[in-house]
Amino acid sequence: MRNESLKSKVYQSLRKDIISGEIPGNTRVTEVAVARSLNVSRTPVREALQKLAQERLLISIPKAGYMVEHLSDDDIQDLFSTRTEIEQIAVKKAVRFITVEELKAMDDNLEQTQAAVKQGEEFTLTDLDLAFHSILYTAARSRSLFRVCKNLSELTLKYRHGLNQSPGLRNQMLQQHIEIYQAIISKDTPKALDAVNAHGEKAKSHLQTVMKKVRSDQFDSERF
Amino acid sequence: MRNESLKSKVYQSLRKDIISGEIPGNTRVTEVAVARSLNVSRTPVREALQKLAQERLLISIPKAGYMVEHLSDDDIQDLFSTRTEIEQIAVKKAVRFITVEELKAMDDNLEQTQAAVKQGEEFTLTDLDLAFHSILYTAARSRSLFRVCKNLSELTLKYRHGLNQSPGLRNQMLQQHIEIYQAIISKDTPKALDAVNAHGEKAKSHLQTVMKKVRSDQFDSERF
DNA sequence: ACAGACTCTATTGTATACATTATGTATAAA
DNA sequence: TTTATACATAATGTATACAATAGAGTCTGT
Repeated sequence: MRNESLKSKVYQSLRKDIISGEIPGNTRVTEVAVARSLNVSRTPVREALQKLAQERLLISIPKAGYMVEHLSDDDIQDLFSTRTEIEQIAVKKAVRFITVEELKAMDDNLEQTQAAVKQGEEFTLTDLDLAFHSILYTAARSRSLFRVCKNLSELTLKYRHGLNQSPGLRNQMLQQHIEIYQAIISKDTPKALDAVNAHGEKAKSHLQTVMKKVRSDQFDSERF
Repeated sequence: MRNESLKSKVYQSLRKDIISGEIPGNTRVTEVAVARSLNVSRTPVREALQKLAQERLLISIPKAGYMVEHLSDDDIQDLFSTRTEIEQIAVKKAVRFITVEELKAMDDNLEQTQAAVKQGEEFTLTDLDLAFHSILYTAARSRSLFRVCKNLSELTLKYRHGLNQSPGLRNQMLQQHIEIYQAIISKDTPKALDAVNAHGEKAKSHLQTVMKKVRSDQFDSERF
């Protein structure tokens, strides 16, 4: 970390705050404000902001600064759908091309996940989830597809808070990963497709209920 | 254009030169060199280079500058495959959701393409091709999928020179677009999938012969 | 002749000053 | 009261000076 550029540090810091929701959607972000708060000059901040904008975590308003992206409920659902659809392409390839090392890595990941589920380590679980899918993307043996999948996967990060909250959901995620793993290891493409689809659909439906809840809470608080 | 930032101008200029092959792959690019050649300061150049690097047209070598990306033959094939596979997802959706306006736009595009094919306007043809696919992406009614498709489409740009060279190929492209259009308008999803796939496969196989030819030419020239 | 350290140079990284522009506000004219 | 103009302000856009660093080449001591 010590050998990292300021630009990179600023980028990491902002990215973390945006993804975690610490900086809420539609917040305005200016170069000087960030520069002051992190005690660096505008230059590295500028470059970090531009990078975040290109990743769509920020929206650039020409000649007027940046705003934290905030997707509509529909766009969030759309994002998760697209991710699942493209992940199905990846899993098809993974069934054909996965190596024994990668299967082993998945197995290890599932074990770690099981442990984390028991202990309710929400933060670790997100990482393990990312890692599991990443193994799948790698196993597809397609650089361009890997990039696409990785991008989509990271974009969903911001909107999956609380997805690992309840013990029930945690367990469900683990079970679904196991299903995907088993379908791949038994080279059962249709089953693998179904498993990936079920995984995505579950996330979507859960998100939908969460979003509805948030809306009604907002409504309640606005009434008083 | 007058009301455009220098950063944007530098970006456009470099992008054009890289995509057209005027700056060949593996060429080293430095901030100062570009800044001098375009008579601007390093700042806008820096930002343009970073953007191009994020789009993978340049490769950033930490603390040492940039190089023009040059994909291997395999990676190029992979890129085109992925593009086709994801475009199939888009065409499936397009069959369901396309509007009459979009169908009209496709029809217009095909007419213009026909004219351009007859006159052999290679440059215009590339634009029309991009536009045709872009209509398809829009018709899929999915923002996130649109972005993915658009990105992949732009990445292929660099590697499709000469794809519209011969009259035969030009005509083939037109015919394939017509097939896609007809499949969509008749809501025939399997036919649409086939048409998109055939379109992609054709491009790939043509590229492969071109790449082989280039390699043997290089070999010949190296012998003397 | 070779190893090691030293310096020189080319390049990116960072800070900062100045330029430009968009927006809001206040003031004056209609 | 409304509108237009001008000015103030706050933000990004651009240029430039200085810092840090990696790499090449050179010099020197053994």
